[in-house]
Amino acid sequence: MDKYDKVMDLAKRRGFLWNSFELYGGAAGFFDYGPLGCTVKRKIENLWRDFYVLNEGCMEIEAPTIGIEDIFVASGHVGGFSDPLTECSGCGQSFRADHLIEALGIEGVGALNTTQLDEMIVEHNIVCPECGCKLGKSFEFNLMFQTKIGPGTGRPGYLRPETAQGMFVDFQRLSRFYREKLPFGAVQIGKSYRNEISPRQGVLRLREFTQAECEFFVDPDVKTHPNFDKYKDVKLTLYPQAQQEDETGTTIQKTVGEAVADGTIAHEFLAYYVALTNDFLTCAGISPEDLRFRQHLSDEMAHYAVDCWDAEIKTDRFGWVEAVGIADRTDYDLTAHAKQSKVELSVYIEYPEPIFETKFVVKPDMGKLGPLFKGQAKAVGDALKELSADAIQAAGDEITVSVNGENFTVPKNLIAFGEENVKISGKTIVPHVIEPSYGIDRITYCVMEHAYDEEDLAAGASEEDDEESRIVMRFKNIVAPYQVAVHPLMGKPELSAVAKKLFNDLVAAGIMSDYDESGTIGKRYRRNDEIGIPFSVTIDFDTIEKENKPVTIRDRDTMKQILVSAGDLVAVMKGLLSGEKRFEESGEVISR
RNA sequence: GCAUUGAUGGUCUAGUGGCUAUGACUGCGGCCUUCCAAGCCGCAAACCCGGGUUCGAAUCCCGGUCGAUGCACCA
Repeated sequence: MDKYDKVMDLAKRRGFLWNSFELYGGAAGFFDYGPLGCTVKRKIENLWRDFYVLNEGCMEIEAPTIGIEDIFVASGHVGGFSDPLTECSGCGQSFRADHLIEALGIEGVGALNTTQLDEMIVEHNIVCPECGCKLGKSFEFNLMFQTKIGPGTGRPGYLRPETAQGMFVDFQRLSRFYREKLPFGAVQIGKSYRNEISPRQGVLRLREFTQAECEFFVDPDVKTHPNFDKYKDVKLTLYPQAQQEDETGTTIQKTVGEAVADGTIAHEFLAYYVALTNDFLTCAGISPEDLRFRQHLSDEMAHYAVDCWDAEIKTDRFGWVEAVGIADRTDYDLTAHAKQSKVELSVYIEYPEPIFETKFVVKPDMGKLGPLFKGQAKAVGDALKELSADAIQAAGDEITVSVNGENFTVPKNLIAFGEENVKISGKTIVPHVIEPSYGIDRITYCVMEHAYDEEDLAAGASEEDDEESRIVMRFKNIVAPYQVAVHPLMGKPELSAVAKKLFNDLVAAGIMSDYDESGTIGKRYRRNDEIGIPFSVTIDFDTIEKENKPVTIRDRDTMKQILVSAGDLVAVMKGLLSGEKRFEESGEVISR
């Protein structure tokens, strides 16, 4: 049983992750988050909001998960996503069916469906180019889930394959919201859908999954980051192209500042979010030694991207798993949507000081050209404006321009021209997009795997053969599903009453707590460890008998115990959970 | 999508044509118990789905679903 099996076993037993639709036999590529898993996931999402919404100031939006066809035509998801594949019966390699036929010089293959393609393959006796075996039936694969909007034949719609398009489509509104000042960013946390051919690896490859994406719109000429100093000296584990291409495959350690200075990372803006991602993932509980940032190789990078870094997390079974992608998408998306929608998606940037340029300008006297050329006057005027200084100087008393194949001769004295000092107070640009994109399900699984621990315990005084071990989920306090468990030492009514009161106090203070009085205290502690509750509070007879009402707080990771007065419990718990106070300093350390 | 392989209570598992389908852990109800799982009594809970062969199928055959692995795919 490897770690994946152990984590998934625990996840299933204790209510973190369940296969969806199990009652009816299930379906591949879908998972339910149970009560504890859902809580952990929400907490990770909220931590992400702390980073991006609270600290980075990127406001959250919510766009529909269904998109109309235009969006995905513009984004390229509709066109590029419907490829017919055929597979060799011998070696198992897949090929583009249409490409095999086209290779014979046959035209118009693109319009054929798979049945027709199969007929062509048989007719032309096409075999596997690798091994010469027979080819299987061809099939379409398109990762988009399609649906219909409205009744009848309806209008085609698609479940979004990424949340990003929502931010691009709302660009103009967002730009106005941010008072048309770059850089600005918006985020979205939500479900995306890809009809994966073969979902595997549990929650790492889902057909419906949760993304947290941030889209920053920046001035293409200003890719420095205003808060770069915050992360400048942070050391990162980087795996750049050069290291991937040499045989050793070693990662390098470098500060963010160094990586930008020596060109390892393309620019500050990208580097800043690589560092922020490092910060976020470690805060969520990813072990720093199992985290690296891998640069996309030039051939795997989308053709429009300038530079792209993935946060990869090491897992026991699957090795390095891509959990976050941080890309400079340039102006690709906005330009594509502008073209598709025929609406200009740009921002006007005013220079700090207007720039004056000397330019050669042509000013036709439209008052005279009007009566002369009537309906063609405007076109003639425009043609004149296009003329270069040389062309005008070289001409004699008359200038001839051609408009729509017709020549017009204009007396030169109807045209004013010359050098002119032009004031340029700004520029209109299509912003570039910097996109940090997080796979929340993958992160949640990796947080669970990294939290999972089996600890061997000394098997008591006797030399019993079975060594005792306990399973502990060492969640960080901020992602743990419950923060505190409250127990009466045993199920006596007088103890229960006090325990329930303290439980209510904790809940009233906003602390997510669990109450449990079943079985022995030791068993309950083990249960708490297994679902990763950081602290357990136990009420015993001292609590009701002694003057200062001591309760015991047990620390999950060390199993150490301290005594605190019941009246101080809420305050002490808050200090412990926020990390402001150390465990041993929060009460009287005891051993039993 | 193809190939290989598997599927028995919540979990792990025994059973391989023939009783009311093992056992353990977990869970629940008691008893006992003054701080780290396995003390006692009791209870609950399963043969992946569909078809076929057979007097009789959890068991054999075929198809499907789901899981694992390999190939391919992962914009």
